[in-house]
Amino acid sequence: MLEISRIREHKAEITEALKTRNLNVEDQLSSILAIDEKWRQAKSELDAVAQESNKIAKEIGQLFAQGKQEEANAAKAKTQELKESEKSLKESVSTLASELQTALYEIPNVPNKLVPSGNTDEDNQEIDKGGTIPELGDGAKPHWELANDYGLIDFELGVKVTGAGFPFYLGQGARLQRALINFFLDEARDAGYKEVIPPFVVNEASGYGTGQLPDKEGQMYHAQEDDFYLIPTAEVPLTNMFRDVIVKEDDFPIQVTGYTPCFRREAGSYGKDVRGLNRLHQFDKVEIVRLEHPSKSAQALDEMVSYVQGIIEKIGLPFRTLRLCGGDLGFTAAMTYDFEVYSAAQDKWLEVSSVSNFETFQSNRLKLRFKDENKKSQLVHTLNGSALALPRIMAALLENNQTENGIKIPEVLVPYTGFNMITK
RNA sequence: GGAGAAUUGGCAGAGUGGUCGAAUGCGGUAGUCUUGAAAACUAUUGUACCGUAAGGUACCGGGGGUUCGAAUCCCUCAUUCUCCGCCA
Repeated sequence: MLEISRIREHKAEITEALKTRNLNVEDQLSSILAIDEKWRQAKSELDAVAQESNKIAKEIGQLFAQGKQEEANAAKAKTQELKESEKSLKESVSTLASELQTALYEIPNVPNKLVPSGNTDEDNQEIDKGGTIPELGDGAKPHWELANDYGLIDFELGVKVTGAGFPFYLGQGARLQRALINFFLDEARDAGYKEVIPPFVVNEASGYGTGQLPDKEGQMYHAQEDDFYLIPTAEVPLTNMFRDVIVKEDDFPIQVTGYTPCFRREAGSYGKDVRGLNRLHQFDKVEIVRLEHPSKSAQALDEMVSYVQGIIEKIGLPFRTLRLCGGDLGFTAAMTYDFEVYSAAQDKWLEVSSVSNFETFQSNRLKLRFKDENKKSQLVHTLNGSALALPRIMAALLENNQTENGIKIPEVLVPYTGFNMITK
């Protein structure tokens, strides 16, 4: 959520910047400012009335203390009118405040200046690439066939027990999955992230805190009985750890990492996009979250990008790094880099990581602040990234490393898997 | 799941209808004293919003209510503790 003060002061710049998202928010911002103006007006009136009635209440108290019953009762009568206007002002203040809030929720984050304009993923900028795309022979199989042939993943069993998109990982498949989780967590820890195992289910306030609510309500599984949401990403609990917190400036950078399963309803997805491991309702991911001083967040984003690139290189997958264009940029992000790995048998680039700087967009909702050198509260910059999402890594590993004799495990993972080849 | 008790400022802990944004202690900050430190003493020390400012408003777990007036009374939700039940 954008800060209202920022809209008051920089309406033109915000309007201009949001054009990279192909949005013209000028009218929306004008109406927000109009509501804001009305709200402030009503708030001042309410405060004045409250002041008056506080004053009279105190006087009545004194009159009673002095035993002047009649005068006190006379004063009481005077308050009748005040009470009524106080009540109606209170109502309009809270109505206006929630109108303002609702309107603010509809404005996405202001893109960073580096974000290219554009409509679709076609317009994303490739800023880096690496690794070698393997030449697979004619008999090369997509990962869902390999998973079946080697008994690594059972999709049908998942359908029986739960539903589509909830696969079982079996034997060496399960061990490879666990190896990847441990490898990613160890790497993150070595890079200075504190390891956390968060709850996998969160309350409504947390959903709002990181911005999944209200925009993506339908994308989360909701346990109605207790009004809990299954997390779509570890970002939610890992960032909400810091909701309503005032951190110390000296503590920057604050870095946490966690492995969690992620649950997504993926309403509206279909066809070959959801084939095999490409898109699941439950998948594993290691997430990194960083809190930074506003002056350092740009550099922090770069560091996180090179960190993610580093681990992709270690497991030897061909990748490309994209800077998302305005049209593809998530609602809450000011800037995002996506990493895609090449899954050779599918002949497809698969997104395995998304690293973003949210600047103050999340911290404003979260009330996550720090005290600056003048002891004033300022909003913290929040960043996060996948490091990494497992299923598509698994898909690319299986496809790219298939040989006639089995599937080769990258060397860095062997200490974690305990085997260097997946065999029948 | 049932019964009971509790939830107050960074922490501990008073306060049961009126000069309470809240005693007191600890902690923090600044100063005095000291070669320096400790101790002692003095002062100061919550957050947010409105306002150029003066100042004002709100907040005593969350929400709602009673009242001229609520930390204090009522309802409701959450959390913690104790006992019972169940359980990996």
